[in-house]
Amino acid sequence: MRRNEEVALLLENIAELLMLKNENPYRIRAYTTAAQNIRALDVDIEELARQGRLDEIPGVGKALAAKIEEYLQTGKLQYYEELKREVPIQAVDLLEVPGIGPARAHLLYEKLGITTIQELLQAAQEHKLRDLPGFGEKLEERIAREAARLMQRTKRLLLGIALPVAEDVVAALRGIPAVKAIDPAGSLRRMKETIGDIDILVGTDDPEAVVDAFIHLPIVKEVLAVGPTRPSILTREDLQVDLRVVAPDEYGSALLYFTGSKEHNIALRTYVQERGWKLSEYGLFDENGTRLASRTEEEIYRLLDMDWIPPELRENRGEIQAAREHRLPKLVEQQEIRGDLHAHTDWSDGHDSLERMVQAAIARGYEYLVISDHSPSLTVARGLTVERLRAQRELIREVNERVAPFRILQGAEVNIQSDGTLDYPDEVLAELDVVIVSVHSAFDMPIERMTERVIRALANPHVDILGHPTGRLLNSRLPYEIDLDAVLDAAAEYGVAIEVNGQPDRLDLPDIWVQRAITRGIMIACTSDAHSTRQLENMRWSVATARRGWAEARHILNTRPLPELLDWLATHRERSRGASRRTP
DNA sequence: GCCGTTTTCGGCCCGACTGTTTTCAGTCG
Ligand SMILES: Nc1nc2c(ncn2[C@H]2C[C@H](O)[C@@H](COP(=O)(O)OP(=O)(O)OP(=O)(O)O)O2)c(=O)[nH]1
Ligand SMILES: [Mg+2]
Ligand SMILES: [Mg+2]
Ligand SMILES: [Zn+2]
Repeated sequence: MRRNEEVALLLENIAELLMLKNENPYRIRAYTTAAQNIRALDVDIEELARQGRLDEIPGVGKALAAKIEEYLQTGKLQYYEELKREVPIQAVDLLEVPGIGPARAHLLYEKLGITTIQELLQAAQEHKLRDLPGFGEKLEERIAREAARLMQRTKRLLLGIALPVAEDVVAALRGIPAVKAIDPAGSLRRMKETIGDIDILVGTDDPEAVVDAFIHLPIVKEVLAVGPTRPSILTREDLQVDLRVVAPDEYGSALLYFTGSKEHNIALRTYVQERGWKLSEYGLFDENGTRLASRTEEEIYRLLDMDWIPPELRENRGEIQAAREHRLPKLVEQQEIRGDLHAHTDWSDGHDSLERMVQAAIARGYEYLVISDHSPSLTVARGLTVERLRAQRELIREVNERVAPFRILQGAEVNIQSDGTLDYPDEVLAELDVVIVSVHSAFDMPIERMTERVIRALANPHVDILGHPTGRLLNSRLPYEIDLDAVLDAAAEYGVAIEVNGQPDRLDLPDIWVQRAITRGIMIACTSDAHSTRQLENMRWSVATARRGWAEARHILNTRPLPELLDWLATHRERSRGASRRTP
């Protein structure tokens, strides 16, 4: 699956260039849907190409199959090269400006040669836009405003930042009598790893009261809009929060619409259309326009002979058909998590003492906690020498006596060295209850070497869990170059579990890879990677990511009670396919 | 550009807002 993402990006780039050409929107959508389907595909696109089966991918027909084949074989696509010569690719930035879509972006670079936000702002300030067909004074002013705003802040928010803010707003408004129902919606409700904007839905018979309360919340720094249906504010942390206000009897259909994703909405509405009915944010309607349902999501899905679809699955990745066939997964829930498998203390780079971490874990209702401080080569994190590691074990033994039946397990987050060896000798690894291995150095190496490096680490028979397998840091560091597909194969072979690290800027393994991992029978370890007691709450983001990967409790290692976890730790390497091939 | 036993051509989700509009294109969620 090495090149699936690459092909998806290629098709998305073409779609953007076609937008700039102001091409037929359906043709553009064909490229973007094909790209999304290829990204989520659970088979290797090169394999499909070799077998001449590319057109079996949904959204890929003769024309796209030929283009993909050319690209995979030659590393280039003639059509794309021509487009790039024809259209200034950097002008795609213009499409980011609210108020500018394909038609206006096309006019801007065609008539005025504008290709950057900077140039756009300048042209607007010099009043060069108002004379373009379809433009005018007001639009020019708006574009100047939006362009200036965009030059400051464009990044998407981390889920772990945005959702708590949204929940504060929700909690504050829930106390108002006029508010009959309220939920975070959009990508927040779907628990997507990053969030474009904070969308909240309210059901009420008294919109004025709700809007009034909303714009007077203590977190409000600035009121951006005060309409009765779509008020909007800026918080003190400069986060924009949009409220959407609807009548209570339309709450379900509005929530369904506003939760999305767009792709889920389109697919669902297309299915409804094929039945001769209609679905919108106002409800589900039959062929006579009679409203069949609108109050709850459950009613709407039920009338479509579907099970209710958890928001995390609403990405048009097969959930609609699964709901129809009543084979949706029973997604893992946070209360099913019985312990944390990855946490740090002040013995390395954590902020809190081991005892405090343990008390916090107990307070969360856990049965066990894996203490996994860093290994010696990570000097910036004060990695533990073998002596300190053994001293920590003594402490754990003592504390365990006091906190029984709660159980502290000693683990370590062991650095995978650049040659794939591990940062503690085997006899030390053998003394640990849990060995997590992860890459923390020498990120910049050829994909083949990085892949071999990690697989070599997994081959070590003491290894239990592979930590943050892509190394990405959302909004700041790309994943390192690695053939994750091969790594998953190795993990499956050796019986190694894979972590879904819950740090808000990691969420690593990413959601679509979780699905690929569990399909291979790999166990998932949901972890907080907490560096303080508070960060044990990161478990929430880990579980959310696992849910987006269609994971059930049985796929998650730490839904097991302590005895079963211990049993797994003792036997998983022996039972693995790779065990027979291991040298003694 | 894709798709289909109602269609191999003509659809492709649906609704709302804005402003430049003289009847609606463009954009957005
Ligand atoms: N039916 C329909 N619904 C849409 C469309 N665009 C957006 N929506 C719905 C589904 C989205 O989840 C919801 C909110 O729109 P957003 O643009 O905020 O998208 P979303 O929150 O999913 O992602 P984001 O993280 O904000 O980029 O509105 C559309 O073209 N058609
Ligand atoms: Mg929004
Ligand atoms: Mg949104
Ligand atoms: Zn860690």
